[in-house]
Amino acid sequence: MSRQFARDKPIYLQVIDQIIQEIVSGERVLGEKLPSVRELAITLGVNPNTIQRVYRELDQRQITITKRGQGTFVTEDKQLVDRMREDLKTQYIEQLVLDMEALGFSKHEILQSLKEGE
Amino acid sequence: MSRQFARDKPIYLQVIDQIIQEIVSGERVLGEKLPSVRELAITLGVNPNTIQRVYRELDQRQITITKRGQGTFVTEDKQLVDRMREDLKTQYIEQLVLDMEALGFSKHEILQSLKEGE
Amino acid sequence: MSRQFARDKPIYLQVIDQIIQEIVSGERVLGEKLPSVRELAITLGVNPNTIQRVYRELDQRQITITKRGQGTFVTEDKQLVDRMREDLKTQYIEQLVLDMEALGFSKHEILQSLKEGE
Amino acid sequence: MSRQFARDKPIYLQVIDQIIQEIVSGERVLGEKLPSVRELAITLGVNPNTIQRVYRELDQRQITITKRGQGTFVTEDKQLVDRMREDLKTQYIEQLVLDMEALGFSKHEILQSLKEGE
DNA sequence: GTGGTCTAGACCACT
DNA sequence: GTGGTCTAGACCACA
Repeated sequence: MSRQFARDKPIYLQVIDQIIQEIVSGERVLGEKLPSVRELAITLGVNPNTIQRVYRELDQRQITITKRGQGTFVTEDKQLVDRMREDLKTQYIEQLVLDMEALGFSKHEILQSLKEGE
Repeated sequence: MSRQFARDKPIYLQVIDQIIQEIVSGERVLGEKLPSVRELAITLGVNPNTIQRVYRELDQRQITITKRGQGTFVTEDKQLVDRMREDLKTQYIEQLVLDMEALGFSKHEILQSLKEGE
Repeated sequence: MSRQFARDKPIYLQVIDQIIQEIVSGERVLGEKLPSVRELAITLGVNPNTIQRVYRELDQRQITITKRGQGTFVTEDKQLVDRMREDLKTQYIEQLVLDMEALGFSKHEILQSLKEGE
Repeated sequence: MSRQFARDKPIYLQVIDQIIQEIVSGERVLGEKLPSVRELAITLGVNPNTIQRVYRELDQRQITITKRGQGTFVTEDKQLVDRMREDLKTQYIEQLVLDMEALGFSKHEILQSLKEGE
């Protein structure tokens, strides 16, 4: 978990998205302990306050649970994770369709391109 | 052509993408005169320097041609536009596949969702 | 709006509660502009970041709406405010009953004391 | 006597309040021996210094008496306990009335809500 | 060790 | 002017 940051989006949002992606894809399992605030801050080369905010917002969305003095853990709620997975899928695909239609492509053409394998 | 700007991307890039989209989709035809720098700057509520930069970059990519004293015009090169259209299509679709696979979706699932009418 | 802070509760929570109280009681009307971050920070003798957090959390609860470059405004949603008023009432009263019963007072005694006017 | 601690109030104050509550409610009788500092510290999972401070403050308020080598005992002064009970009652109720009036509720509404039983 | 709060101050984007 | 993000670093409470 080390990367460069795109400069056109707040870091804390990028980290949030990244962690959600890791949870949804199964790279991080239910109940797993996430790195400590300080640790992740160092890994990502970012200020601890920024990670603090990441975990706070994830907590607010109930994607993680933070226990004082112990750390931050991935939720145990499988339904929630499944729902996030579906929502992300829908979201990505709707966005693609919108973008492609703005370029004048029909849905049929989209399907065609996908099947052709690129 | 008036819109709100996403807060996390340089404005000039957003305008470039928008103009390309309009050309590729056919909203703007080959050889068409684009708004003047000053005019577009006002329309978009943006600094004229920003639009200068937009046209400069579009010119560099040969998507537009700027004629001193006359204005900026969409290229006459139909092949170029067609190629851009194909490139954008490929690019969007590849990005989708990457994003979806990062979430653990198979290509089959993607096709399924698209067919179901997202 | 100037006060001393109790030391046993985070400042940002105290300010949040205070603003909610002012909205619910009608001291602040729907749609009213709240003081700017910097202004309120000075008034309360607190760091702007602390107020920043206050407004962010109020925004998340949809109690306020923040418009970049303009300021933070009380929601226009009367139903939301009414609901908050009822929730706070219930909450305060339930807490009182719990506290009093822990001290061994009956509900009848509570009512008695209230009527007697202290 | 084991519990979780609210995060926004010094622990020693929470423990003081809890012990007073137990005395006032009659859970602890006049003259009763309280747990030793060490014992209570372990029970509550708290530093012994914290309990030291609790007993010191209770002694100062004459709610307890600490006898060297013997331990800490609840006062024998029934009047004192009765007075505390009344004071706490008054205090709680006055606070409720203040809070509710700050929200714009009339005393009548308070009584109404209480009777309705919530 | 863990997270939680707060300050001071910088830099950016938007109006 | 407005709010939004980020850093550096301090101090506290909890385990």
